[in-house]
Parts: sequence; C-alpha cells; structure tokens
Amino acid sequence: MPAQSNGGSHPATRRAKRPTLRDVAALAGVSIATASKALNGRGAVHPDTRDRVLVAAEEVAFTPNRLARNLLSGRSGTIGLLTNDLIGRFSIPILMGAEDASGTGEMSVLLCDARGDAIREAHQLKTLLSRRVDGLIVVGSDTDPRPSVGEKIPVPVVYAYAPSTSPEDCSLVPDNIGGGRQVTQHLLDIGRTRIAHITGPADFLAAADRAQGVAEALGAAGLPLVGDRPLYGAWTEAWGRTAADTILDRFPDTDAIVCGSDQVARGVLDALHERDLDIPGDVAVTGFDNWDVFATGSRPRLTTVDMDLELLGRLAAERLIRAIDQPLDAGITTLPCRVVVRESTAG
Amino acid sequence: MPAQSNGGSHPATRRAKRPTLRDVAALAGVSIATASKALNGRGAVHPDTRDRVLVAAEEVAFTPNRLARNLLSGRSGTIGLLTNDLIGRFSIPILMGAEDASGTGEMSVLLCDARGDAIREAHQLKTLLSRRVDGLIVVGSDTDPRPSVGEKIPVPVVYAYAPSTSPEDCSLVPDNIGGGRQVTQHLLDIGRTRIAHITGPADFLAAADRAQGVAEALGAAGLPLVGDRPLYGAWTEAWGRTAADTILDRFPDTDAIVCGSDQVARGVLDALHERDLDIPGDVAVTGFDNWDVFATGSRPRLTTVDMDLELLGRLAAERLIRAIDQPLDAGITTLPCRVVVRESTAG
DNA sequence: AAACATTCCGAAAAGGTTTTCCTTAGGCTA
DNA sequence: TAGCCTAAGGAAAACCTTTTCGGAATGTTT
Repeated sequence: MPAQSNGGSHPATRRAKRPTLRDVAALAGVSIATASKALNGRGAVHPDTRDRVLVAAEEVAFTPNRLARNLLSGRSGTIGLLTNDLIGRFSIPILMGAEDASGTGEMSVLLCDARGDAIREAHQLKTLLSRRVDGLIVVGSDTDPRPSVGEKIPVPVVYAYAPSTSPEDCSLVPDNIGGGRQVTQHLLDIGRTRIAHITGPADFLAAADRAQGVAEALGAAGLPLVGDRPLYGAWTEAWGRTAADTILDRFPDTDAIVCGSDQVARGVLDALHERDLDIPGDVAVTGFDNWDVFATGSRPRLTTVDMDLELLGRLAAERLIRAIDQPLDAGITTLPCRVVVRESTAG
Repeated sequence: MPAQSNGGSHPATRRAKRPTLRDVAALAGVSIATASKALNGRGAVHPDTRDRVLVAAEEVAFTPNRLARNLLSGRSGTIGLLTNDLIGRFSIPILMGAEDASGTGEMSVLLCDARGDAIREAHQLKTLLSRRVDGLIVVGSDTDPRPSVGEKIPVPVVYAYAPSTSPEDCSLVPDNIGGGRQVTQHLLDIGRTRIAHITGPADFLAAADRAQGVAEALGAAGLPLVGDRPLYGAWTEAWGRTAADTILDRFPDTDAIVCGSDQVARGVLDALHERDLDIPGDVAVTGFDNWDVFATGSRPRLTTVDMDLELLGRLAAERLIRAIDQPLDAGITTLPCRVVVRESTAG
C-alpha cells in the first residue's frame, strides 16, 4: 500500500509542516510579538506568560526559522569557506580551526571546493554571495600567492595559507622561512655541521622559503650547505630516497638532512636504513608539516616543523568575524612555526 | 585619518547596502514583479524590457538574496553535513562527493564537526535544523554502527560510512567483508597459499569485517589462515612491524600478508625489508584504504583495497537530494570495494 | 466599428521573525 | 476621586523575493 501523507511513521512525519511562532503564540494564548519576546528574553513579559510560551514551544517542538530572522537582520550567520584542495593536507586543519572559532557562537561554515578551477571558483563565489555569507575565508593549496578573489566583494575576505597577491587583502600564512631557520638551528644546537637540504619543487614558494630559512641559519653560523645548494625535486618519498642517495654518494660525511616535507623525510629515512646508517647517530633527519601519520609512524619518529594550521584557521575565522563589524586590517600576517623534536634528531 | 563610511576604497564599499530587486526595477523603470520575471526568465516579458532589466542588474551588480527566496519557498537549498572526524581520513572523500553532487545544482553544504561528542552533536543538529537544512548527511569516523541522530528529525537523513543502529534509517557503508574477500582472492589468484592477516583492533567492526572476508575467501579455497587467527592490534605502522616479525618468526614460509590498512601494510613492508625479503617474490603484501600517500609512496607500491568513498559520498548526497521530494528508502546499502593492483603483489 | 484575443506589465500577498511604538489595565500618589 | 505612572501585551511594519491574478494596451477578426 502506498505511504499515507499523515501517518505517525517515520517518513510521514517528515512532511508535516514545521511549527511557526504563530503556532506557539496561539497555543500559549498570546500574540506572536509576545511569544518572540518570551523566547528571546527581550522586552517586558510577565513570568507566568513567559512560562506558558516556553511550555507551548516545547510542546510543538518549535525551532525558530533562522531564514526569517536572517532576512530581517540582513545577516546569514554564515561564513563561506572557499578551498582549493579539500583532498590536500592543508585545508582540513584550517577548516577545523575555522569551524571551531565560528561554531561556538552563532556562525556556521558553508563549504565550497573550487578544485583549483577559476571558473568554478567564480561560480562558487557567486553562490556564496547570493546566500549572503557574512564573510569569506579563502584557503589555498600551497603558499604561493594567489589572485584576489575580486575587489568588489561586499563582505570581508581573509586568505589563509595562500596569501592574496593584492596587498589590500588580509592574508594569514605560516612562516616557512622561520620554520626552515628554526629546524636548522635545532640541528646546529645538537652539534651538526654538515647539513644538507632536500625539498620539493623549486617553483613552490613553500620550498623556496624553507630553503631560504635553512640558508639563513647556516649563514649565521658561518657554515655552508652540503652540496652548496638545496636538492629540489618533488614532495614525495621517492624523491627523498633518490636525493638522499645522491647526497650520501657525494658527501658521505653528511651528518644531518633537513627535509622540505615529512614525506620527503620518510624517503630519506628509507635510504639511510638501506645503508645501515644510524639515525640520528650517523645522520639526523628532520621533516616539515608534522603530518602525524608520517611523522610518528616512522622509525625513528621524525623531528619536524609544525605550522599550527589549526591555529591559523582559527585566527583567520576570528579575524573574519571581527571584520564583520569593524574594518579589516589589510596585509599579510605570518604565523610562527614550531619545531617538534622527536627521536630522529634526539638520540 | 579615520576611515570614511563612503569612500571608494576597499573596506568602505563593503559597508554599502547591497542592491535589491527594487533598485534594479527602479533603474530599469519597471515593477519589481517584472524585474523578477525578467531575471528568472519566467512569465511573459518583452525582450526589450528584459534587456533593460538585465542591464540594470548588471549595472548595480545585483545578487539575488537567497535568504528571501528560501524563506518564501520554505527550503534553504542547503544540506547539513555532520561529521565526527574531520581530521580523519574518511570524512573528506565523502565530503567531496557530497559537495560534488550538491554543488552542481542549487545545493550547498553546511559543515559541522561534532568531534565525536554527543552533546556537541545535538547542538549542531539543532543549529542545522534551525537553519532549515533540506537534509542531513551523518558521517561516522569508523564503520561501527552509531545511534540514530533522532527519530523526530523533520528532514531526511542519510548515514554514510558508519551506519545507523536503527533499521528505519538509511545508511550507506563500504563492503568491508567483500573487500577482504576480494583482496584475498587476488592473492589466491597469483598462487599464494600461506596467507596471514594483520589488522587493527578487534573491536573495530571494520577490522572484524575485513577479517571475515579474508576468512571466507580462504575457506572457499580450502586453505587455513597462517597462524589460524588474524593478528589484531592497532591501525599503525608500528603494529605492522611488530606483527610481521611475529608472523615471520613463527611461520617463515608465509608467502602473503593481507593487512587491514595501508598503514599497517607499510609497517609490514618495513619489517620485510629489514629481513631482506623480496616483495612480492618472497612475500606479497596488500593494504586497505588506498590512501594515496601511503600506498604509492612505498617501495614497492601497495596493492590495496579502495572503498571508493567519494562515490559513497556522492551517492549519499544524491539519495538525500532525491529524498527531499520522495520518501527515503530505509536500510543499509553496502557499496562494493575494488582491488587496486600494484607492485607489492604483481611482480 | 465593435467584439475579442493576445501580449505585457503591475499590484499585492505570502513566507516567519524581530522590533518599534502604542494601547490597556492596574496601582499609586495627592 | 482625579491624575499619573508602570508594567504587560499587541498591532503592524520591515526584511526581499516570487507568484498569482487582474488590468491595460495593442492587434485581429467579423
């Protein structure tokens, strides 16, 4: 038999019209104005009346329709999160931080993945604007600057991870240079002097920045980089293995390798094991990203650099939420990284 | 100098009131009714008039306020995605699939992470309902059944990855048993007969299911599992290493190891390398999850089981969107897995 | 020229909530 | 008892769009 439209069963109740404030007011025997005030604790309403309203609301399982409230207030209580690689590793912590910061209050997160496609991004942007998001966080897939999402956006925009090319915009990025410097300093601190650097593609700003940090720390210590230049390649374990072999063949006295990512570091560890070298006894190894499954799954566990992306996301959201009322401060803000020391450098 | 409220500069324009349909209509010299029809291509409106309206809309950069439209239609054009481990590996592909399915049309995704906290989940649920989501996808962090999100939800709910304990609900889960069977069959097909199984905690349904699949395939071939029982432990590389050592010490003639996850498989590979065994010559190894960075970063690359979570997410969203108009079909639907063959089994 | 059909446009209601006054009733003071 | 004040509740506007229905103007037919 076909489903009735008004049974008590599961799918049927679904179609029931949701109760409105009018229903609550009628049940409590008051006007909708009074009902509204009672529910929101605003205005002067007699305690007895208020209780009646609350009971009535409870009874019909009243849920205020935020669509109506939003229409009135002109705000949706929503922030749009425009990401470009959901699958990637960097959007997620940022997303969590943003969700964290906004979820506590009245804000929710509307998610869009542009998949790196500009057309798609423009479309998503239009949708989000049409939905009257109160603000926008744009997350890049790498730290290379990206074009501004548009100059005439009627809501504040914060760029996270990848900064905007426009100095008018507000961007939050991790301090990759500092991270490279810090982790190199850590190696210097534990007495390493023949330090090599293996990292990702040279045309990634993240790789270049980290390499610059490494160079700065070594320069300050008056030491050269083993092989003089970083080995640029790919963000993969395979490249880590290859590059480590290259380094060790040419410079067997290398006593530390700074890697541009945890994945590269894993490859390097592999190559070192293959040669029966002791880590960190013979060669210390460091990663970058503090990608948990890689950094703590390895043997030994990796000393690495944590960019604190969740904090970055939270800050981005907080800044954005503040910017809904106050003007947004333009410019690029860099967030410090921190070195997480584990057994790959601390014997 | 303090920022003016009406300059042409960036932060100033932000505060400008957004143009409404009324503005467009006034500029085009028509009524708002006509403007609406012209913009939406509905009703009979003269081409010249329509053009005037379109030009006017363009001029003031009109973006329709979906809040108003939604209030009128009673639908928000939004689906809520309630996840429980954003950080985890399984929510993301599902999220992508859902976003994919809904993004094409008029639907957007409202994201909430309950972080595994029931209180928090109830709160998020209330918020989503208040925002009048048209439907809900609930994503679990593992395949263990989870309590229904509530019986009196006024919108359709689809459970993805983790099924609901209530048979009244609609759930979509990967076929872990089938996956275990398939990958074991693959090993049998390439001639392996002494097969061991190393997997995660016994109280994870995913581990138990996969083990059951392995047992079924071996049973059908009339073969015992090496060591008779699966080695349950943790979803970590460390456990993979430990367990592989245990197996090989006790059963040196083992010629294949089915692992419950790619991480475990990585640990197993490590242990095999340590013993200078050839993979897959001496021992073939398989993973589970097809987690790209693990499965293709290893040496050799891992044969593994792909649960096609993105498809699962897309199906969940499609089913949900369909359910907004039609009744939702209850029950648990399992989605087949597929074996991805790589060098760890194909010499 | 009258009746009619067709085409195009506009007035108004609806959707659910919040907020701003305004009204009413009761209590208080002089 | 008259005047005033306060507390409590209600009417109605506002938010913006969509849609229905009716009206006006033009063109067509007898």
